[in-house]
Amino acid sequence: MTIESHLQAAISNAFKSLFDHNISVSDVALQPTRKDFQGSHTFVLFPYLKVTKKSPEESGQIIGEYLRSTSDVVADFNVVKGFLNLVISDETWLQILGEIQASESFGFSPKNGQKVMVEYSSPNTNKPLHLGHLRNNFIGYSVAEILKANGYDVQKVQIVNDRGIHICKSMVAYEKFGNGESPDSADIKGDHLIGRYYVRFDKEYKAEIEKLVANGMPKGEAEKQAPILLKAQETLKKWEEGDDETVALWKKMNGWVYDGFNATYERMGVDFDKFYYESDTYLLGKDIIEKGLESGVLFKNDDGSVWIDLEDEGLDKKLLLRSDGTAVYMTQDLGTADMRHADYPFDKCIYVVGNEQDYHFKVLFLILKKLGMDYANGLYHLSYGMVDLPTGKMKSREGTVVDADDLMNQMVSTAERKTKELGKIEGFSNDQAKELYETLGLGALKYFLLKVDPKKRMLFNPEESIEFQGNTGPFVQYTHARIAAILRKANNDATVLEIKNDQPLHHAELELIRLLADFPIRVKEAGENYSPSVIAQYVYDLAKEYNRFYTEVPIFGEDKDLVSLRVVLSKCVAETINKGMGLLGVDVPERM
RNA sequence: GGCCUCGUAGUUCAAUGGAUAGAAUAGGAGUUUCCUAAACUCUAGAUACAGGUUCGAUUCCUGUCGAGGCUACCA
Repeated sequence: MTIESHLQAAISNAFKSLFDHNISVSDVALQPTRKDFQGSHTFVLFPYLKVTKKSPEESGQIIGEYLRSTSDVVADFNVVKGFLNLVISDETWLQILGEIQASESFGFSPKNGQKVMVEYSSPNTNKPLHLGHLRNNFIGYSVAEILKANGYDVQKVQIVNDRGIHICKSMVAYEKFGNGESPDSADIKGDHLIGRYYVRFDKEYKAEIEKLVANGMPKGEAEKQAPILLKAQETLKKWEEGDDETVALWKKMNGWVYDGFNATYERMGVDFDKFYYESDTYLLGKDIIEKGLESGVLFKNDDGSVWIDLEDEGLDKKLLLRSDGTAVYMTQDLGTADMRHADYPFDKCIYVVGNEQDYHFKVLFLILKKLGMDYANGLYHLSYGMVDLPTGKMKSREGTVVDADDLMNQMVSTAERKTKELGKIEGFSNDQAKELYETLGLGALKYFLLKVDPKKRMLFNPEESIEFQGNTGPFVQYTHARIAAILRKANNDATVLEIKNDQPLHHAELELIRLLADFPIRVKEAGENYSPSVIAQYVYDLAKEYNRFYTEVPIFGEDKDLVSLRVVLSKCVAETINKGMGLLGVDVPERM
């Protein structure tokens, strides 16, 4: 039983016996006590003054007295204005610490039998991953891990955008300028190689337009008539017809890209249980449209195109099938949702996709609901904001896109430089040192991108992101390494909790234990708010408090019981940091 | 034009409707005979504006201003 649930029950009882008033246990709202006041949990009295029919101070006194005399958990209390601050007994704190110490799965929930599908990443196969993908991938991965920790069965999936005109553009440019080049022969990652040809296409396309315009063609016309574009469109058509040569080239080039992506994913530490490909799904959804027409949810225009009217919902009309009968993006997403639910009958499905698609998903979910799909209420768009640069938005045309691989390299080499400057790697082998730089560089990057509320757009300053002080990944990692050192020196000989109950706890210790007691991971489900930033803030608070504790309290050479308490506390903090960072996909080193 | 997000210290971020709006960085002043100083302590500094609801508003509502996104028979 947690402290919180105990207090909730006790307060509910207090209202019953003192005021003959029923408050359901879960309605008792507690909040952490502000630092300046004594206590750890605070009960706000204002909402209940009508029940108590007394002043806030008086109500607090009465309830506080009742709790102190009837509950073993509450040792003391004070009332400040309308706030009842509760002081938890040392015995309770020690018991909590004992439970944390004894429990392998502390903070994690047992299986709840629910299935969640998390879709994230979902790149195009015509260029390498960039900074925006990093935010997407880290959020998607963390959310999946947090859900697992909360007892869900999770399947991580992505849908690869492996077809379409943009892919054909790279293909055309490669055929024209490639000379049989391959990632091996060019000594470059496959995704970067293809990205080059995509850029090359654009360059050529622009040159051709210019030429046509110079010859007197209007600009709009030239943009449609440029030979290389026509060639790309032809390639798309051939691909759709299943032309052997075209499909073979498409397969070869996409294969290179996948090799490149896989290397990047592996370095990022993210993974997937299943890949979906648009080349398999782009024709899906038409049967759903049929059903929608039959049931009258959708309607057909005179020209044969199919629409849904969402004006009742404050939205507009949306096209679902072109007049020539071909599918659009929305059609495909309808079909994909259906297929996925058949593959993996999820209770919830979370789409980690940028907020520029808010409208799309709003409409998608609404359509599925209107079509009566039973899973539609479990769909959720985890919308995240763009990553801005100090120079403004990332724009591929202006070459201001930050490449994911380049950025990771830069982070790791900065970690290396700073570590060497500080002379921190004495006694490390080469391999160990390299591993450390990797852990630090990527830890800094992941933490930096995850600590911000996903829904907000954020600013990424390449220089400031490689920061090792303050609210950063390396700060937390460093704390973990220091704790590990203490435990090594203590030879783990104090693994059993041996604390005398009459030994009053130090303020810093209490603060740490309070944080530990809060550890159980909770997904905020009320507002469907899946937030790695909460975990990040949590482990940072814990690490910061530990560092304060560390300077305030000399650990060794004192009373033996206190030594063991502090070692146990250190172990618990270390483990909690480990688990918390694990949920974010950030490693914590034993030494650094 | 319509719809959706977002406006908090110089800067980057916090704050289930609750107390004196927290951190971090940058600025100023300190701390190391001892367990990892990538640390710690002190100091100064902010809710875009105007109304409303409430015992109480950064949070909810309305309007103004500002930033971004969406508004394709593209994906």
